[in-house]
Amino acid sequence: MATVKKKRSGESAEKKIVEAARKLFTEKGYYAIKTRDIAKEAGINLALLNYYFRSKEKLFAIIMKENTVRFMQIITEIVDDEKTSIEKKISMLVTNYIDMLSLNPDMPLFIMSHAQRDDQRIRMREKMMSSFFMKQIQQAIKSGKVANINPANLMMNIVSLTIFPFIARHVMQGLTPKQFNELMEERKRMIPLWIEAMLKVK
Amino acid sequence: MATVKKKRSGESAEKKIVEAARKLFTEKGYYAIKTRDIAKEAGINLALLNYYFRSKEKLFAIIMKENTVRFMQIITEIVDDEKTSIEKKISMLVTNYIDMLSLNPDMPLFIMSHAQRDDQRIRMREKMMSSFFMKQIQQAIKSGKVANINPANLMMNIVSLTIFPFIARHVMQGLTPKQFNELMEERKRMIPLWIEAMLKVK
DNA sequence: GTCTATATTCTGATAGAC
DNA sequence: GTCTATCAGAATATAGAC
Repeated sequence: MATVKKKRSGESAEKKIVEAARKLFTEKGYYAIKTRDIAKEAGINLALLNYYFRSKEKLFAIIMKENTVRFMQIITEIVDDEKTSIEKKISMLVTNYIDMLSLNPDMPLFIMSHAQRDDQRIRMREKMMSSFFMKQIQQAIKSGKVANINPANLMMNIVSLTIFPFIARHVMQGLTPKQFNELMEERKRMIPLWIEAMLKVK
Repeated sequence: MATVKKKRSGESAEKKIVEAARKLFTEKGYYAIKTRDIAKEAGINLALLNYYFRSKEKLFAIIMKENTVRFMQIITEIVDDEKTSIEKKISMLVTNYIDMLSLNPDMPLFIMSHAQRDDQRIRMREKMMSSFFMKQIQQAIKSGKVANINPANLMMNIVSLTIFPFIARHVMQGLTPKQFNELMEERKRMIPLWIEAMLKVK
């Protein structure tokens, strides 16, 4: 038996720690979570956390990086494609975000809450505003195909309608998780249509 | 000189503490702020904070209450009025929120971040869904004046378009505060028009 | 009411045995 | 690699002088 890896009952300790950290940091944020919480959740000893990651700060940086990459990747993969139509891109942005966030519902609030203290700041606006997607929009405005909307506001609208519900989940009490999912499924269909309607407003 | 109050250079100590706590908690959240930070910001001694408020938790509860009341008040004052039209209500919600949040830009992220741990939970959804405003909408749908939109989604859209930009401020880097304000001024005008357009989408 | 000093608990991190 | 035990500093809260 040469390169056999690990036993059952859960991966390497290192991986278990990262998983626990991802879960807890993303749920509650950097300051609310103590290293002891992570160790307990991971089912390992507190000392081991420092053995592998040296400090809470460094472990957090890993999770922050993971989350921002996953969060930005959706935009990155879509907006700069030169062969996709405006309508298709909007529809893809909405669908891909809602699908991803349904699996990671705490991610947006995590991102927004930690954007200040983050080193390699997230560049959502920059990414979208300098994209080929924005060129397409400006072209469509010039040719009169859509109304003269401020591109920054268009971008803000797509993102707001898609992401905000996940951020506001906890103040939207009364919705069961099932109802919330149904609502988001409906929004996947409707948001592109609503955006389209906006693009006709003078 | 009978009921003369206090000296210049800043109110009572109690008030100064509350003001410092409001500023810091709202900006950075419960866990990120230490009682020492508040004492320092208020320009008073640490012991005095406990003398007046007994614990960090109790002081925080006051700020939480203040913020949620101010946040909900806008909705409360508008949606149940029986003499105001749908269009006017939407316009008032948008304008009043943007005006208030321009003065308290950190409030929405504070509310969303602390909604979980809050005792007397915020009831945004409940308030809006059971309001006279919703009756008006349902009436308008029935009479065919607007498309058959899911009322929960309509409410989500109004709130998303209005509030999300304040939450995402820090990931929307590159905007100066001045540019941000201009953007929000434009949104005050446009959001009601965009909502109106949505309400025609089948 | 306001302060200084201090008690107490919490928390991040390390030393050292296995 | 993993654990137990422990340290050092931070953070909340209180005692007691003024």
